[in-house]
Amino acid sequence: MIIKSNIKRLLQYRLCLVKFKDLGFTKIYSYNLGNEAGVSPEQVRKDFSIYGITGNKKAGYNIKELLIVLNRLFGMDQIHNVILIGMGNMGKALANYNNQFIGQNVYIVAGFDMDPAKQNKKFGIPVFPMDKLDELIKGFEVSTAIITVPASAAQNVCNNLVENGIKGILNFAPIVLKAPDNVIINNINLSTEIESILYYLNQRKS
Amino acid sequence: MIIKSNIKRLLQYRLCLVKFKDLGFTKIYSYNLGNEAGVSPEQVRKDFSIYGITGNKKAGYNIKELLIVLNRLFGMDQIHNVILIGMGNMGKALANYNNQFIGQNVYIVAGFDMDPAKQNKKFGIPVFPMDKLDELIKGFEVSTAIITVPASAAQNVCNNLVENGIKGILNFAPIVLKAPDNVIINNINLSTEIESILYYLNQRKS
DNA sequence: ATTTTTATGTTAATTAACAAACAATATTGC
DNA sequence: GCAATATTGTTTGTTAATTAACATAAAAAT
Repeated sequence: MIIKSNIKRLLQYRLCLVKFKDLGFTKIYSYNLGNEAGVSPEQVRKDFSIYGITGNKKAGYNIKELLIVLNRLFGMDQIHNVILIGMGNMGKALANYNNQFIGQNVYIVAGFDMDPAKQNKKFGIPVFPMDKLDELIKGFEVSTAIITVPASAAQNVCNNLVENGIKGILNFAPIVLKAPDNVIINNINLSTEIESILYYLNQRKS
Repeated sequence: MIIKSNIKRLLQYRLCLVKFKDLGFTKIYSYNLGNEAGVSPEQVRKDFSIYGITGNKKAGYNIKELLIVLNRLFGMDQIHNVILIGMGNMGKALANYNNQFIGQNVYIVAGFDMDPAKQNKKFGIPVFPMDKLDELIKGFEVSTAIITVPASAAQNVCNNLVENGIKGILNFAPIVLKAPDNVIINNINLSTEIESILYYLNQRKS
């Protein structure tokens, strides 16, 4: 049974572990990790337990070993090529981040945009017209795409990606995409993220 | 009782309602709204029920009225000024989005960056040095901030914001910020969003 | 006017997530 | 070598969230 929040926490633990490792630590306790990740030590142990990840009684967890296990769990021991559809503000920002923040062993290998004016190499990655999708997905063995086109274009782009074999989508367009069940879609909606904060602040006042 | 996922869904419904309204519809059923927002009609009715939002038996919900109620619930009937800390890739992208996507009646009124080279008006918003935080938060009556600085700087920035009265934070830095309970923090972690997709794809193979 | 239909709204049931408690065991100290 | 301690890992309990079911009522149809 896959628990979505569990996966997110494991990834957060991984980031914390990297940080502790860089600080020179070799082992860590559930208490420290929980504190850094903002959850209870019990939650940390439970999360590891679900994936059969074990530590040592009274000696905590070995950071280096834990990172190897987590990297393997998330397939980070292999390179993943992803593509980016839509070279607007967000698309350009992500293209510039490349290698640095996009993800462990994750590389944006190509961008796509309808606008011929954007089809050049000014953004750190090569940018192609939409009709090259098929060719490049196959050529780079891409299975994941990032959608940063306007809401009005997103569903068409999504359909196009799915037809060409994309199985995972990170969607920044503020609509709920429809796709077959075997396609994984993660949504990031900037406006609802900021608006939900406003809700809580608004409640305070009344 | 505030349910976080409930709030997110209501905001998504709101986006769908705007879309339907723009298409010329005046009323809508829970079935249509659920379909558009990717949830069951029962969930839609339940979500509305929690906030005492009612429709009409056999006649569904009046889109215009519903939007008024939702806008008021989220405080969107007033203007909200927000500030942006960190004018890197993501900061610049958000600054350019301004008015268009940041949120209903939400405006980025100022950006901040340590780097003097970035303290100019090239990004669509005025950019200031960090020591102007206090003055501008008060001047613009800002209660919400967006953090787009590197992870290593994020906690310090957060502390600084909290000291100056910020009550809501949208954090793009890949760390879990520590702040008093009365400060609302929403996290967007780009790398874990993409990495969690890799997890599901990785599982498929084995 | 009466029946049928259809969509809401609420209650009940199920499922999932979280929190806490406790048992097990390795290490340390005496 | 034995007791005390500290930390894991699992079990149990509790809370929250989703799903499903059903009662209600308005509208439409006959």
